[in-house]
Amino acid sequence: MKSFVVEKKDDKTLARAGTLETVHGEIKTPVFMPVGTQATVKGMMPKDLEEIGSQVILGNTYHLNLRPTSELIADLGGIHSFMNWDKPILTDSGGFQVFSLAKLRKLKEDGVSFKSHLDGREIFLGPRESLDIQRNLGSDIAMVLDECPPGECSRKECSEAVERTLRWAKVSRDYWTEKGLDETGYHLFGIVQGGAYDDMRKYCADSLREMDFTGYAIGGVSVGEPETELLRQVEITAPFLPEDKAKYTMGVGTPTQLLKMVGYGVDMFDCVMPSRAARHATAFTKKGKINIKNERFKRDDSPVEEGFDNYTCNNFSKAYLRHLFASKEMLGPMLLTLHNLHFFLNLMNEARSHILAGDFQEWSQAWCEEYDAGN
RNA sequence: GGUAGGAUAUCCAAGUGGCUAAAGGAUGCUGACUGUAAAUCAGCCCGCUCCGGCGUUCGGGGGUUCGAAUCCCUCUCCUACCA
Repeated sequence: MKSFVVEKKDDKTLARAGTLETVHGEIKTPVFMPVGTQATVKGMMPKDLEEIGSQVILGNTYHLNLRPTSELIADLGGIHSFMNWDKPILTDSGGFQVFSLAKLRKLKEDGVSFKSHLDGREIFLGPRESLDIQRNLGSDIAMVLDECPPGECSRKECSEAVERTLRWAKVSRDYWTEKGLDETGYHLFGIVQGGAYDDMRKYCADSLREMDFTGYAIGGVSVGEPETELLRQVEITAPFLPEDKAKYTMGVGTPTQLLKMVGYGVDMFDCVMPSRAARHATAFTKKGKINIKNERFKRDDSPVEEGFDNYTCNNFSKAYLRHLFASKEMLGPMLLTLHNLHFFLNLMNEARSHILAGDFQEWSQAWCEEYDAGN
């Protein structure tokens, strides 16, 4: 049984429409996955996530193991029932925290030791530990522990990160089999590192392919490099990955970046941008992003996006949202998170429709032009 | 009528001779946010500005001093207590 099926390939670009099968249901790609680090997509109720069309959400190994711990979640029946989300969940391995919590961790041969950002206690996370945690959680798609180096790292540093990532990938892959998890429907994705060094990206991708993962991620992007470089790295890396497996760019991006990456053949994306930006009063629209707190919206009785079918746009004006943010009312971030996530989810749905209809390239170019014109 | 305290920028509020266009908040305006240590962070917020500065401020008026938001006199208004 194939876990990932490419339904249609675009003629003019590398875009594809596909289906990824998981234990908790199918995921239609291209797909945007809202980030729910601590077993909650901040400000969103699961029923709202469903209503706006979320097919799969993220959780995080590092955070959930610190609190409430993966053992507790396992005892309570797993993350799906714990957080009342019965669709697929992808968990990150803690690899990104190697980058984002660089000041609090020590890299070792067989893993990373973190000084907990909550209470300072030492926590060791190796590839096996990370997988144990992700299995305790009951994640549908587990990610291998990787080392995500910063954007401006030297060739030597980058090479070390790639080698370590590959060692850990091998340990993870073997452990997966050892645990009897092949052919269970649960996924284990490998992660390509290599920074700005194309040959290392290729070497890393080739090595991972030999290990035979059920999906492949492009990691180590949006870690300080300029946007053009980010896109270039994804563009050159995606073709190194097997065509019959899901391709996932981790942690990006903006609406236009998403469309470009779909054109490079990437199927899956996650990013905190729509949810975080929403909490900080930024709303995404077809004509670019806007700051809902701007004075120009004071008397604006139109919705964030005219004709957009979601609870926020169907019922509330920009003037009201502006008031909520000005008053620091929690409903503001909630309503805007719902809209922004819907915007990103909908964008990927539209991309899928246009791939299936055969006019993806024309449509996505026009879409980006309209969006960029407003920024 | 008496006594005491007070009046600082849009608001609250520090400052009691030069380092003060004046701390700190708040409000207001603007910007950032990319596998979430982020409901966070940054800038501007007296006027003008070619952003390097220039000009006018600390209830009103007068004075002391090289120099005053800061000291003295006086007036106005607030607050508390006493008659």
